Amino acid sequence: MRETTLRDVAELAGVSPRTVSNVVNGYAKVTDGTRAKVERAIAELGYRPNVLARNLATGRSGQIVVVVPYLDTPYFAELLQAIIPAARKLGYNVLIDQTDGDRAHEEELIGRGSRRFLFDGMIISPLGLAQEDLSVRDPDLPLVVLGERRSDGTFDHVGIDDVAASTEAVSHLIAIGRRRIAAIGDQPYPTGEAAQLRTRGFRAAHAAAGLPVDESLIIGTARFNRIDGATAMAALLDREDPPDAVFCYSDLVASGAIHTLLGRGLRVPEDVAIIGYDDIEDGRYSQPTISTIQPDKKAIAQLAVDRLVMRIGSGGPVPGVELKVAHRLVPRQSTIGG
Amino acid sequence: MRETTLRDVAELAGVSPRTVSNVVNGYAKVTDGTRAKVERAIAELGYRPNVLARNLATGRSGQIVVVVPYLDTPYFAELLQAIIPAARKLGYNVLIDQTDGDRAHEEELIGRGSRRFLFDGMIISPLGLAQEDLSVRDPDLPLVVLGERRSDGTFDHVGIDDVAASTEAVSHLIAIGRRRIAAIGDQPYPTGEAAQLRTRGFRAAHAAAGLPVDESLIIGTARFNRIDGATAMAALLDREDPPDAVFCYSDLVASGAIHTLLGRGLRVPEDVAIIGYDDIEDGRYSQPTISTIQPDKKAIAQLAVDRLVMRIGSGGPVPGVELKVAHRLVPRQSTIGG
DNA sequence: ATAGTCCTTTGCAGCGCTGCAAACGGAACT
DNA sequence: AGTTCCGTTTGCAGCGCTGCAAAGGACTAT
Repeated sequence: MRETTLRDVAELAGVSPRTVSNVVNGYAKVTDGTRAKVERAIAELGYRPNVLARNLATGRSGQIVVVVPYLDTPYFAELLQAIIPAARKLGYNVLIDQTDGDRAHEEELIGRGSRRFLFDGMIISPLGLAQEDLSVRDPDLPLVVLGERRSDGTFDHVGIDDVAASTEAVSHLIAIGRRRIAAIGDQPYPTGEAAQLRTRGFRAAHAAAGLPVDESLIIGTARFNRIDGATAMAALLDREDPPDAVFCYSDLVASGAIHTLLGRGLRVPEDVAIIGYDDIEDGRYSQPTISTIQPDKKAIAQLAVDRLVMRIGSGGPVPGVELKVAHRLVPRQSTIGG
Repeated sequence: MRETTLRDVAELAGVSPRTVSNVVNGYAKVTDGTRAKVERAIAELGYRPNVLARNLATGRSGQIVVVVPYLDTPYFAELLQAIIPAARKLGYNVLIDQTDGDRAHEEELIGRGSRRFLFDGMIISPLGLAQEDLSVRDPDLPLVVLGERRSDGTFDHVGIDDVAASTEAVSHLIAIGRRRIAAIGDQPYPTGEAAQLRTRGFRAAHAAAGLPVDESLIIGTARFNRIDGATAMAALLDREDPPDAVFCYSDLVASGAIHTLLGRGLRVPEDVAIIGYDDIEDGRYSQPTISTIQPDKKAIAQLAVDRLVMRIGSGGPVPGVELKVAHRLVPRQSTIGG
């Protein structure tokens, strides 16, 4: 049986299809009488508007896409959890894409591919993509970038102040008396900008305390995963002068590092203090609980969606802005014990 | 500037729009000559097909929706991680929806709402929805259900054998010498079917070993979260006869339970052995690592997508089937120490 | 040379909706 | 009674593509 259409409803209600459309969309001035007639007909026929047709007619899809490197990384999962309802509230469906941090995949998404028609705008947390790459994108694509990539003025950027946050994290380690502090998670230019900002904070904290930085204690990792943290920590422990504290560039890295430490019979924080970044739920339950930098994820999500929807609505190009949301240091057992 | 259309390409290539369509879709017999001409024109104009228009014309959206209760629950995040590429490979985009376990929300999604046009089929992991509710759904919606809800014959169901898996988990606890075994995560009918199957396995393992079941050791929880596990474990420890092992209905519950145990200075597994369910990544890195039931998530994802796409393609109703995928017991430190 | 065959290409109509601007009808005013 | 005005309702065209079936062209068989 055929799906009922606007025309069917119009016929039953004795009005024009256009009027039915007006009622359905809550548009314009429709008298109570006609509205009632139409609504009765809609109910009787069980009519539901065909979104596909509407999309074609309006040229908009009512969808936004959120692109993250990995869906099963708790930080991104938690962020998405916040983005979806925020977008829904503004009438947008959320498409999700994961790129596995693959640069080509990210490029394809922001480029002018055929999928472009499926979404009205994009929120992306780039990983493989370097600053330059962002310019190859479809210039008509409303874009909001999360994380650490600076805006080039054509898109918005939402994130926390990574340098300040990292400085706080390391200063905290210094404050509790640690002097040989390592950093796990550094990454080279061009794609590792998030990492570089954190390394900068690492240095800044040392400078502020008048401490020298032992460059050999800055450990690079391919990613921010548990396994990277575990491996890097093992390498640090195999040295003859292991650190007494580690600033990990994500909570997952911290989790991996702790795993290695405890596995070797060392105590956290007594032997080595650990601080992470992101405040994922795991960190609040792991043993010990993980001190961390807590970004305001709800605010990031809300701000990103608001800005994106604004861009979509504006029609033309909108100057890009840098939006910083709040963060705070959350000391837990992995630094202060207890 | 207007987006270039099929017609523009046709004009430039000197063929009919229909032929361009054929080339774009890889359809039919198109001679190499015309194909070349058309492809040159496409490249020159930077043409990309308008998916919205195609959707309207074909009446299909090329999207499937995956509905999970919580996106930030690692189990679901890991499952989605597997579903997205599987669907993409078959030409489908994945829409994601989270319901917060809200029954009304789940009902709305499977009902005949207007969003129906946005997807060709649905994979749902129901939580609030009881068996009966599944019948209120849009009968034309191709549906695959994950988890524990049995098929009523109109949709497919993909999952592991929960009773068998739970039996194995508890038998493992018995095999390592535990006799006072608790269960955390039971839930009442009608929505707690997953939980009930696990409770059934709990009983079956006791029966097989000739052990009595202490009913007071079966603890109900509202959800399968860390906080539920932590709270329930605390209650168990406050009794005068605490258990020497706990079967947790999810790894998150296990994580919470361990958190409580260690917080009270108890040792895992020496004082209390813990086994979880789901094999989320956390469990492989927590301290101690968590013994668990490992469902073959890749297989679940692949099977679910394959069946769904088959259903979508079939046009008519397809008899529902029960599909069981493999699982295995993975003993780790939380039961066998080390 | 002519008819028949087969395969490529085409034209038409329409998917169901909305943008636009015109038509309509009633109320208010002269 | 006639005109103007204003707000509701309507008609038309078209978003860009595909399904269908027929047209066209090349080639083979008689």
